[in-house]
Amino acid sequence: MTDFITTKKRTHYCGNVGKDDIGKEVVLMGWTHRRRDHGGVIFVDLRDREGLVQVVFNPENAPAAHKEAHRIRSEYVLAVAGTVRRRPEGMENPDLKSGDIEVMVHELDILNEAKTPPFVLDVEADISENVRLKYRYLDLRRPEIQKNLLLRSQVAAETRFYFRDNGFIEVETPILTKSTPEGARDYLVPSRVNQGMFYALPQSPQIFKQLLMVSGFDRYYQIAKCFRDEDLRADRQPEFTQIDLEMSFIDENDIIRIMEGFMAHVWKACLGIELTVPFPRIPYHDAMNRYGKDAPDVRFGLELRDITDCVRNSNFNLFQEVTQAGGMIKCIKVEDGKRLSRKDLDELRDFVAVYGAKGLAWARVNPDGWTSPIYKFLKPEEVKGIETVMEAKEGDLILFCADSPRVVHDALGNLRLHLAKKLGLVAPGQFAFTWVTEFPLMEYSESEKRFVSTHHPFTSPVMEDLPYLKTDPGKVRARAYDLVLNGSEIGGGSIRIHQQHVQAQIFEALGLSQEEARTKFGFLLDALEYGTPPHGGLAFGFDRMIMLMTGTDSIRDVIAFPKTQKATCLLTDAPSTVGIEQLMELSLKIVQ
RNA sequence: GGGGUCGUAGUUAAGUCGGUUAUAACGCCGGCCUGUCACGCCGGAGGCCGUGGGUUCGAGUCCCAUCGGCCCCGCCA
Repeated sequence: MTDFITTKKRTHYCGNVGKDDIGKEVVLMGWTHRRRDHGGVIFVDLRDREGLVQVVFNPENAPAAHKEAHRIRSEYVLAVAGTVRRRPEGMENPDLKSGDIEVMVHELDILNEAKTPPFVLDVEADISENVRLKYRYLDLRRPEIQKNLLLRSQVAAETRFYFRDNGFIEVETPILTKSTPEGARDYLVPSRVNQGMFYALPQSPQIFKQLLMVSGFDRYYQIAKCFRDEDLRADRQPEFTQIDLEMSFIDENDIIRIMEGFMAHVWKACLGIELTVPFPRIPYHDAMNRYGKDAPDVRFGLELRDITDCVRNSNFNLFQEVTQAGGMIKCIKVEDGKRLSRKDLDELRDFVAVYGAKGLAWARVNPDGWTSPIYKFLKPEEVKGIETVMEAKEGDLILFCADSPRVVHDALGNLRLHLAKKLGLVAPGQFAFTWVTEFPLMEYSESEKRFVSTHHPFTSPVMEDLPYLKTDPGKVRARAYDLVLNGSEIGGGSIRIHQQHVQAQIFEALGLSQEEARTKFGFLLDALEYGTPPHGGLAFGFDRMIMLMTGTDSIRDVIAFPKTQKATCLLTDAPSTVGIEQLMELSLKIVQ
């Protein structure tokens, strides 16, 4: 009995035994999903990564195995040898893939016992996340998480096939690298050999992939781990995975075409879905104006419309103040507005307050005027003007936000998504891809009192906009593009600067002195002078892509061992303190 | 850094206005049961009410602090 596993080899995965195997002798190994002891016959649902199969212990057929089967408990690890047979008439289980058959066991080996798990694995119960993460190895046994990680593996494999077939070379770039103070906080790693000095973990392989273009690899890709020491969100982890790529001697359209092919390939191969390419493109400014976001969800309407011009000379104080201060008034129209009660409107007002909106005016359109707190302040022609812009008809509800463009877009852009969810406007199973183009190259940062790169400082400007660099930097467009899926940015990239003199101008516009530029990116500036081809690329958020493909709303459901919101690991208890010896070796001291 | 929310048996939850022995379901343990599949029936065990302090004759319940999970704002080139 003890050498069962050396004398008999597994013949099938549990989940793959089927009608074709009827009459066959099989050897299965797996976990006890559930045991049903009827006093005589004992049923066990045996589980492995492919699924479940019912195995039967009958006291008459195999007395020894049946006797041993009394010991079996949840999650015990079993090896069984038996015969596949069709289930007796009327005993089929249509809910089970293998429900037409069962395995009559004649030999059982309990390979290992198991403590009672802290939560049941077979019911879709809402187990609290701290328990799930502490026992992540058990949580990962649950079929739905296994399914997510299986898809993740398939997408990674198809990614490699696609890029290989399109002439890309996979190159690994360093994990221990140089701190780049622009952008997100770095994770730092102290150097023992070089006391007092630190490596940084990469936020992305950006500079290395550009250097690989200088080296002439022409087409590079990598499935790369990246690290950012910033606060977490439902869709953000401190370490995450990017599909990173770069190409030489190309322009925007070449990259977009290759990427559309990539998406189409992955969706077809992994989900069996034919995507329609090319994807629609929308300029950044249109996206902001119509959706309030640079990553528009185009699966539903509720678009923002600007009514500032209708009320520019209004007697209504609020509108006057906002327009005079250079702000704007935008609206969203909800058809069949009675779906939203007065209480709902209060809730929506609280919702937009989070984004800095000081209020959310509303109007219900009736045949004889509006029901609205602001109706009495508006002239008839203003009401008419707003109705025309909004294409409002009886029964519609109009929601107003008046503030600076930033606040209006932030508030209404998020309100739009909130309403879509609340009103159930998004049918599941849709995949709406959009390219967002013509991003501004740089934006003014109030906190830093200077212009900062919208993407990163190596993004090429649109050459005809270059003269604005000195006069009106915010007006310069970037040769950058984001790929948006269902309102989530899943990829972003650009054509890079390949000429040293252009790069120098950009650094200057960003307020970076020549010395600073040299210290931070000197090696890149040097490289640009040794024959850099025109090049560009893109990086996909791999985890987010899998989230959207699986339909989960937590990134933790597509990562095997994720961190909590405080960036800790409940399984391993990382991060943790280290001994004084380790600190001394690094000549580090904890101050605090 | 800030806002919100949750924390009661192994798990998921209930617990009224502060009141006597803290409930339920599932799970677990024991018994019975030869066709179930979330098997069934009978019985049983199981509690630092997150932690610390306070108010009170009395705290799961009220107050303060603190720890932890989740969601959001800031942050994330």
